[in-house]
Amino acid sequence: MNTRQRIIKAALTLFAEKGYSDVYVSDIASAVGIKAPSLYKHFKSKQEIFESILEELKNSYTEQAAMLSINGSSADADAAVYSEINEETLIKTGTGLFLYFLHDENMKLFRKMLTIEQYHNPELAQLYTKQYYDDPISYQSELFRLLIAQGKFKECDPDTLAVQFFTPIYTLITVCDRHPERENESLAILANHIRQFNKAYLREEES
Amino acid sequence: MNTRQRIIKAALTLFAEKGYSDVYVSDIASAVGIKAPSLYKHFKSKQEIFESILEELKNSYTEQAAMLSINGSSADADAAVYSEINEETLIKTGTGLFLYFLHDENMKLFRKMLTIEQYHNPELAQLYTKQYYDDPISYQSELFRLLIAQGKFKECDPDTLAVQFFTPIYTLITVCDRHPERENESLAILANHIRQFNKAYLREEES
DNA sequence: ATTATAGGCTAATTACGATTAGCTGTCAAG
DNA sequence: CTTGACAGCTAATCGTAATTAGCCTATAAT
Repeated sequence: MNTRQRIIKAALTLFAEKGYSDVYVSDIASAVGIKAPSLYKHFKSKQEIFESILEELKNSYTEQAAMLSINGSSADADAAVYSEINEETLIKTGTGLFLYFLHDENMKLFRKMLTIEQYHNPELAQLYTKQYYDDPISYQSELFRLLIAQGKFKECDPDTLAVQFFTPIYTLITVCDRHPERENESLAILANHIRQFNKAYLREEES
Repeated sequence: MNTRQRIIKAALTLFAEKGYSDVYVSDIASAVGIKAPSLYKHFKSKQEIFESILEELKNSYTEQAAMLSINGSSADADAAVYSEINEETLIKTGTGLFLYFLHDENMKLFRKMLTIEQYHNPELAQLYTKQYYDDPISYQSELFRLLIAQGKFKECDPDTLAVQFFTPIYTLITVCDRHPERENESLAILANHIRQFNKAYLREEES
């Protein structure tokens, strides 16, 4: 990894931990193993480091979202998959996704940084809401819409269903971000949530 | 209101907006209408201002929580009330509570400040989780436990139910904190959520 | 009336953090 | 070889924020 990349990574880690203003250029430098003035060979200011991180993360989010089809585009395909799936598999899938979002280094750091910096500027607030609310909700909503149309789920508003499915998951992730020791407890709640959600909204098979 | 109180209020407003480190003692002073050095007649440091705010807010939270019985202590009494209530009244109550938490000046500022500062020190993380997760969940859970025992709600795990009821509400509040212009949209989603939640879990009356 | 105190002010002081200047060694291209 | 760009360093510089020193006024208690 070249120095520029190492700087970005170190800075992200620090920003996610302490917030922009409490991280000194010299902290970033020493995390990389160089002196503060040398950073300026790679970036023209502290602010530029921050913006580069944002760029970087927006791109990697877009990639990963595409990969995991969190963007609404491929909910059709996914619906086909989910419609054949049973409750326990769903819990496994849900748990897997939960753990991925919770532990993936970039995801975690980005999330923490956005959390801390969300009121710093409106663009960050937008980004936060898009990533952790609008995008997931619209994907889930589309998915539920299809599953309802297929008769797999009970007749009801897919947006509401999406909110009810997703917000507990996201909230549990934020709890674990603050208290990693509560991960097991949270996983148990997650499993219960999915189980109970299915029981409430999944249509009984008539086969 | 005496100067000390005015300082606390001004500082809280600023901290909630920009975070501790980006608020200068002189900002606080000028918001109060005095000069920075004069602050030191009331507090011995910037840090002490922050701590006083925390004290103040913890107390007012405790009071208000007691008033609104967000602490588990009086769920029994509340269950009696809720058990006689119908869906539309429930939506009204839920909406009222939602709007109260969203708009009450102290609640809002405290929430924003804790959001921004939650990773600054472990005490704040604890406090955040307690106020915006553990306390409400345990109250709701107790309430649902009673309602289930009374046969008003379907037989299921009250903790899970509490999570499913509460997390959408809290998430919507945070969305509105970031984007006040989305309040109406959020209120609509809230109403749908409560309606659908009732449909899913409320037991049909056999009368 | 006198005086102590509270609370305000201006002018330091001190510390520290971002950035710039300018030097140096390395190494690849000519 | 030798030259220029790259990436590092040390030593300024510059700006600013927290805090302190020391002075002043009003007012309330003696």
